[in-house]
Amino acid sequence: MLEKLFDHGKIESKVIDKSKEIISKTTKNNSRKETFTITLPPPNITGSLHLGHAFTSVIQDMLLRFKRQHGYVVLGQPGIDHAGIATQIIVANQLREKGIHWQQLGREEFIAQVWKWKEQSGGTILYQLVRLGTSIDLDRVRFTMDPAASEAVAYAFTRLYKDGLIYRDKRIVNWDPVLKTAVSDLEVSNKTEDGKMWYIRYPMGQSDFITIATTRPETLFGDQALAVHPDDERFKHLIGRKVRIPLTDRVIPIIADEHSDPQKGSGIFKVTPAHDFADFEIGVRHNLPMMIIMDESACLNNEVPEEFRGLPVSVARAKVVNALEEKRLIVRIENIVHSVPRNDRSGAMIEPMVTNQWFLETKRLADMAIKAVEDGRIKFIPEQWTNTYFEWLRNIQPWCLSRQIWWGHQIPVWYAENGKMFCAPTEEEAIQQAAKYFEVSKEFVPKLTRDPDVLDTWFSSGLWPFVTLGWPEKTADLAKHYPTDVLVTGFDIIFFWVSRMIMLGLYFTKDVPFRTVYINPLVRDEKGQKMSKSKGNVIDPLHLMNKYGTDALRFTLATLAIPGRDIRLGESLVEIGRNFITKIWNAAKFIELKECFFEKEFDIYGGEIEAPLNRWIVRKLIEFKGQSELHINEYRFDLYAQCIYKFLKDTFCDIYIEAIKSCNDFETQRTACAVFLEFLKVAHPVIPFITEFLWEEFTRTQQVRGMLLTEPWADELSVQRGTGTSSGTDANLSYDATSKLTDYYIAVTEEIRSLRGIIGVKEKLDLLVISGEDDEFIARNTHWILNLGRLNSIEVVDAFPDGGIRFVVKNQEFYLKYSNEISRTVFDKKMQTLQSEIDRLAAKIQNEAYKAAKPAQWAEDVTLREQKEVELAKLKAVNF
RNA sequence: GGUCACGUAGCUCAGCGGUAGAGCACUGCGUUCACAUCGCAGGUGUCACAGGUUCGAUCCCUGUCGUGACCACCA
Repeated sequence: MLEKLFDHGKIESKVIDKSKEIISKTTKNNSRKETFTITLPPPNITGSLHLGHAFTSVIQDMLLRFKRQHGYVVLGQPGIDHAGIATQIIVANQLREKGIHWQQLGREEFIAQVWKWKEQSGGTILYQLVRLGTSIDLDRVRFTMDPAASEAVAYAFTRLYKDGLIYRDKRIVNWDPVLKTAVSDLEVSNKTEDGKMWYIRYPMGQSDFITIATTRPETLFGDQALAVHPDDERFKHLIGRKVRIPLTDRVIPIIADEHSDPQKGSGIFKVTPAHDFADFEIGVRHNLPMMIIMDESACLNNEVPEEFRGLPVSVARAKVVNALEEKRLIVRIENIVHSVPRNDRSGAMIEPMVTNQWFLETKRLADMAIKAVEDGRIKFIPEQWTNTYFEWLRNIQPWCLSRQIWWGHQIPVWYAENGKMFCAPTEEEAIQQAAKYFEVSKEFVPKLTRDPDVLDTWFSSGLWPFVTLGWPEKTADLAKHYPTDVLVTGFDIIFFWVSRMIMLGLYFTKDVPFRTVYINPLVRDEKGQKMSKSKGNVIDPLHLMNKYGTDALRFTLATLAIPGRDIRLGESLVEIGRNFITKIWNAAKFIELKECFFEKEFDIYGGEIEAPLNRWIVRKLIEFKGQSELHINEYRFDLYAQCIYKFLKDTFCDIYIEAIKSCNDFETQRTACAVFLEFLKVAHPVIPFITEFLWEEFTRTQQVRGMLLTEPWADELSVQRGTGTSSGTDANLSYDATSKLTDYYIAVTEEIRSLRGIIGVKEKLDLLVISGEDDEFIARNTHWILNLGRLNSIEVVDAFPDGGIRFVVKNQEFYLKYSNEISRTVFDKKMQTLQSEIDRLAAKIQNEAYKAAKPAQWAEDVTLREQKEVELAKLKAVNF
């Protein structure tokens, strides 16, 4: 006996335990050729499950389960990411709470601490994903820092270096003076803040001044030029003259550069090549010196006058402004709002600074990546994201690969004392290279020092789809599962990750890393705010799973998976999901109560079912299956979920179950159960727990069945067709005259119910039908028509008596016995609606152009109008 | 400044060349033996605005307004 309520807490872990082995078996199973592979975006080891993960995982899992049920060799490749900077920050903070500064520990000990912490927390998030039902193979979990991955990263770096794509260069980068590392421009956000604009006079000649505007007066010590626009008539005469930097004796030229905007500031601006991105470019164009005036903590260095040395930027700024004011070199100060770059992770103010870093030349890789999407080898869903992707790749900058932190893949480059670099996947090989270079045997190679920098986390992530399959070895897995099929992720990492995987994938494997990129919507809170810890509006998926059940959460997320739109999720939506799960439970209880057992010999698709109602529900089932398949294949998980909802509630419960309440025959019992089990199959990808549980409950006695997890959807019909898909339009096999009549009489009962509602009848009524072609059908199907129409009896007569309620469905008239006075307004309203419909149709039909353009549709409209006119005429004829 | 979305019932959102749908909310009825985490019935709309294409536009095109996101810039 099923319990009164579905207790998700009781069964979820059991289902997970039972599934484990099968999930990994289907991956290893070699009997089938077609594979379906998803590389899961590896969550950070620092992370715990949030709704974004949950959403992405559910979408991936629906695909995995769907494909697994369809016989593919399915691999959901799990992994976790070492998340360089993010993790280093967290562990450093933990150490600080113990009163230890991470740098005191020394590199080796610090890394040991991180590993320790990784062992503690690394598994949590995967466990949470499994709780969410994600059918990943836990035997195959990979970590971006595990030995094989590290080797692959070193190999990849070395190859790119050899091919001349990786180089070391002094370029301007975003420098985080707190973490003391370069960071990617993708990790820097511009935040709007209040600031000031200082108009400063630069002395020119004996008594002249040039006024420039700046928000960063303290950088003037690094100035190498003032710039005006070459076409700016006001200042043309100044080009080539020299000015003196205030507070110093340094003299710099006035140059002409297109970058200068005559409208902005004073029309003249200072050029500080080592500390501003635009100025850096100008500096390169005009071959200006790159004078670095700060140290790694953004304190002014020895290049500046003594009194300013060692001061942090903000202090130096005030002091410079003071000094300038004393010398009356400040013309005016404006309060402005401007944007200031900050590191997303640390919150630190970013200093653009010229430093020595490793770069990857990306132009060629970007071109390859653009082409792969242009020619359709990779498809974005929704397609609009290709624009974002293209735009970024077309304006791509060299990728700064190096980070001055400790946690990550150390750059595989060793230096000799004379500065000679040896890039090799291992130290051993670097020594060999050095031996060759120095023309000595290995033992006599002078001491080599490894580059202390580590690689940007996204470098290893960029190799992930093939590294997880064993690359650079030519493994069987790689041959079998690569390219992978679908990548599911959020739009926020198209630049960080998606494009890098495509670039590096094409470069190293000569093939795309995946064929489809499904960009899932961003989860926001009920008010449309981005969820974030600082706002305190984060909803914990574990809380939702505990309270409403994992299936409820999954179903709700699926209904919200609308392409191209952010979703707003509040608890109330999950409640709706839970209610639907309860509905399924209750349907199951009815099936059980009705003693509808499953029997494997009973074939609902075989065409042997006789009762019209049973044939009808099977036809609906086939349509439902076809629709569901279609929606999943088109990544419309929202429509797929809707389909499930509608079929179960509107079709199966509201009509079929209601109708069969009076049936206790063998065929109906078997059909009801079989159809319900078929429904469970189709719903399984989105709600795996309740479906698996009920599947077992109903098939237990038959022994032969395995888990629903691997139960194929394919039925006789689709097997016959050889397509594996059953589409709704092709379901004629059980759609015949009887089914049409069934549809019709269901419509009649709906009309009766509607009338009952409007009039407010409580008791059951008696229906009269004029004798005709349907007499036999009515006789055979009276039982369920009575149920659905809330009727007492149906009587076939030759003519209707006076009074009562008459109504028309299509061309046929019906009569309900009813002696009380009824309000005519109900019928007036019906007649009005009919009349306006007829008028509209009439206008359409008269349209000759319409008739010519769409003759079939036009003919349908003609028929429809005739029907409506009959209905109206009959209503008019009723005497009240 | 550039790009891309979005504007449909009170709310959240589907739909998309033949004048509209769901869920929630709301109203009425109902505890008839699957279901009150419920059932039955019901109402609800200048489909942001203005032009254009079309026999016909909520749907396609252009523009306007509004909202949001991303990128760039910010002397």
